[in-house]
Amino acid sequence: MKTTRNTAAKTAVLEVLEKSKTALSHTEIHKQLNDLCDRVTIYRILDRLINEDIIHKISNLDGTVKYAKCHHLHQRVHIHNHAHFSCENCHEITCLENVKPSYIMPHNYKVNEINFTLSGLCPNCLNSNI
Amino acid sequence: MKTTRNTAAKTAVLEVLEKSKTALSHTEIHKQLNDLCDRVTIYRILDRLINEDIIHKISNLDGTVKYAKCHHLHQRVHIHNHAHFSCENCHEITCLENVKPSYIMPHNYKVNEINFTLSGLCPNCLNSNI
DNA sequence: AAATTAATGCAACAATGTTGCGATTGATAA
DNA sequence: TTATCAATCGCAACATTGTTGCATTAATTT
Ligand SMILES: [Mn+2]
Ligand SMILES: [Mn+2]
Ligand SMILES: [Zn+2]
Ligand SMILES: [Zn+2]
Repeated sequence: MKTTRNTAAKTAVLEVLEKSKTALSHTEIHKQLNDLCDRVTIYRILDRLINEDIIHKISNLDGTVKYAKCHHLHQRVHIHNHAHFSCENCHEITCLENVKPSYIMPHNYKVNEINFTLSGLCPNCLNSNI
Repeated sequence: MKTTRNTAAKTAVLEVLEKSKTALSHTEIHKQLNDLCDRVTIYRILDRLINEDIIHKISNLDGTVKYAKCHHLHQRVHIHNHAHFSCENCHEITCLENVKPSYIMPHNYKVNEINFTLSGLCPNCLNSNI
């Protein structure tokens, strides 16, 4: 089996995601790293972190893709079943760890993953009544 | 206010979406139209159809964006609050008009739109036990 | 039929993501 | 510590997807 290595770039990417309150896009991460490593390297690191279940990917209605650190403690296998909120004004995407949709599926489907993203106005932008 | 026109291309795009059992990507629509119109025109038509609430856009975890016709009858304003299923094997995306998530949001958010996409194996692919 | 302007085609561009390959480096064993 | 070797990286090249400006075409109204 393939073993995974802790490289400077991987550590840096993870640190950026850890410090961020909102989910970040590839480009945002790249900017924050300030040319510590190549664009392509970041894509590959993100892929690895997802496979290792350390971060998760969030895909937004407008086509944006963002990444956030997982906050579930020590669970080996898990589904990212919480909701995400995407603000139409400030374009920030945040994990709503406590919002989990309930739903009833037809029996003949096998669900492996869910993506539940809500969009509208976040508390910040709602207050500044845009 | 801007009035909207019924053009040959628009009619054709809508027809393709009407006939399809699954949601289609821009590229898939373009191929089916067989150079009836330009790529760019299709993007613009899709935008218009979305504004007119005739079709809706579905964004998948893998970054794919697809479009499907709305099947709600005569509702003026509506939210596309049904789920979509994205098959990891055949990559088809279908509307699950009857699956609607229920969830509880914190009060300080204003939700305008939701995107609820489940992925896994569709009935077809599940049967052919891949 | 003429006028108005929404819609189109085309070219050019931007953003995002992927692939191949030779060079580098982290982890492990000698 | 040093040698080893595969995982990771950098770079260049490419693919896909979506956007914009502008001159031209065509749908709708009068
Ligand atoms: Mn999350
Ligand atoms: Mn649908
Ligand atoms: Zn906001
Ligand atoms: Zn399938």
